Amino acid sequence: MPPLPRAFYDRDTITVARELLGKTLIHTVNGVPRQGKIVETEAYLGPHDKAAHSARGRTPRNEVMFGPPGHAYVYFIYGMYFCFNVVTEREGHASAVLIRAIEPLAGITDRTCGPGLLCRALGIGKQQNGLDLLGNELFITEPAKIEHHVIVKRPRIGVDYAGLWARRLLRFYIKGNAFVSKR
DNA sequence: TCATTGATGGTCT
DNA sequence: GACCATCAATGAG
Repeated sequence: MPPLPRAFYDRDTITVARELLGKTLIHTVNGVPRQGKIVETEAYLGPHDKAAHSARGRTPRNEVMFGPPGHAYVYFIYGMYFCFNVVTEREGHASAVLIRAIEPLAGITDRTCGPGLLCRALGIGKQQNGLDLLGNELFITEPAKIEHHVIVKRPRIGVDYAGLWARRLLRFYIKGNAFVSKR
């Protein structure tokens, strides 16, 4: 299956976050594809969103967020984990969707029920920051079989410092899926 | 089951 | 020096 087109990412961030649920994320390491079904996401809407990394302006770390849509924004957090995001909307909008959990499909041996864990399981790290998701190493496709699902909306995790923005329902996950991260 | 804490280090002020 | 879009281990109830 081909990567989702640039136009998929060049849309309203909430729409992208919701539509990424159920899609297949693939990272090929040493010729072996590691595949998972996206089951949980969070939308970060841009510099006006106090919970977004882009809220405090452009820095070396968040530079990719300010670039064109359809690229990987990977950052290092808490001294031991990476988090994987896809950049959305037009260049300069500085918005992104955090992939918080996937359901293993192929090539995965470790747990994937959280943003740090899924990056480790997929082999995503600093080297993948800035990758074009229309390339062949790291990309997202339509699933082989499309399954019906119900989307649950909740406040985002770990952003209590963001005031009212922490209360908005910008976390989305597939209802009943066992691989969604736990409270 | 819930609340608390330690691990661990890059980033920004 | 403080903070952090995390996770696992711990202990109380």
